[in-house]
Amino acid sequence: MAEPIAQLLRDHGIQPSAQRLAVAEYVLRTQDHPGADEVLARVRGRVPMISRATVYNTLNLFVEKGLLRQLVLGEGKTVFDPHVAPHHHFIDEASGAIHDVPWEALEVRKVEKLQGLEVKEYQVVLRGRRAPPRRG
Amino acid sequence: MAEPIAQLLRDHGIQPSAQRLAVAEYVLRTQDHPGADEVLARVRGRVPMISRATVYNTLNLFVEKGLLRQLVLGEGKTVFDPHVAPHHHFIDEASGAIHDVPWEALEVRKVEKLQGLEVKEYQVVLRGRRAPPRRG
DNA sequence: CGCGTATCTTAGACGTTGTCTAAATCTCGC
DNA sequence: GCGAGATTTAGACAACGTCTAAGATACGCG
Repeated sequence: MAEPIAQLLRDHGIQPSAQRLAVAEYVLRTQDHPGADEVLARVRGRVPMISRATVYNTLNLFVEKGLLRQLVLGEGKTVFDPHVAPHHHFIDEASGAIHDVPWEALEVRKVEKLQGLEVKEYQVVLRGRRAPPRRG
Repeated sequence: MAEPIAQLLRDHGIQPSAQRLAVAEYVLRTQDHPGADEVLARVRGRVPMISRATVYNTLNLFVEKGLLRQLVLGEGKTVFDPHVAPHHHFIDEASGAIHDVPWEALEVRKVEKLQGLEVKEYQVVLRGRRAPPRRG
C-alpha cells in the first residue's frame, strides 16, 4: 500500500510519466467511481495542461494492464473502479452514485448449471435507495 | 398475445399513431436487445420518413409506460428489452450479444441482509462465451 | 363541416462521450 | 548531443442521445 505509485506502474508494465502519475494518484486511490470527465477535472488541478486524449489513453491503458476495472452500469457513462477484485455494485437511483458491495455479502447459486454458457465472470447489480439511517 | 398492438398501447395510456405502431410491432416482439439505431433502421423499412427523434421519443415513452425495459450493460449503448419481468443477462464477449437468463435459473441469497441499502431491484450480469456445441 | 387546441412528428442544431490523427515533445541509451 | 521509440497534445471526427421550433395531425366542440 505504501508502494510508490511509480513502482506500481512499472510492475504492471507501464512506463511512468508525469501525466500517468497524476492520473494514477487520483484514480487508483479514490473510493468513488469516477468517469473520464471527473478524472480529467481532478487531474487538471495538478497538471493543468493535460489533454483529454491523454486521460482517455491512460485510463484505457490502466484497464488493459489490470489496474482498473471499467464499468458501464447506468446512464451510458463509463466509470472506472480501482477495486479490481470481484465484487457487486449497488446504484443509488436518487443520486446515481455507485457503491461497492463486497463479494461475500451475496451468494449466487447455480451459475455453473447454466446450459450452453461459459461464464467467465459475473456480478450482481442492485438498484435502489440508501436506507434512511435507523433511528434509535 | 393476439391482442392488437394498438389496443396494447391504449391499455398503457399511449395514443397509437402510425409511427408508434411501427416501433411497437418491432420492438415489443423481438427476441433481440436492439439499440435505438437498430430500431430506427428496422422501422424505416416500413415507415421510411420516420425521424430519429420520434424513435427516441417513442422508446422513452414505452419505457416510461412499462412496455419496455431499458438496459445499459456494455459498450455504453442503451438497448431495449420487451421482456419486462425480472430476469438476468448474459453478455457474449465475442459478439456483444445479450441473452436473457430466466430468473429461476439462478438463485441470489442474502440480498435482504445488506445493511443500509433498500434494494428495489437487482439482476445478475454474466459475461463469457457461448459454450462450444458439445461434440458427440 | 369548420375551428381551435392538444398532441405528435420532423429536421436539424446541439451537447456529451469517446476515438483518431498528425505533429510536437519527451525519454533514454549511447 | 543524437536518434529511435514512446508519449502527449490539440483538434477533428464519430456515435449516441436530447432539445427546439415549426409543421402536420387528430380530436372535441359549436
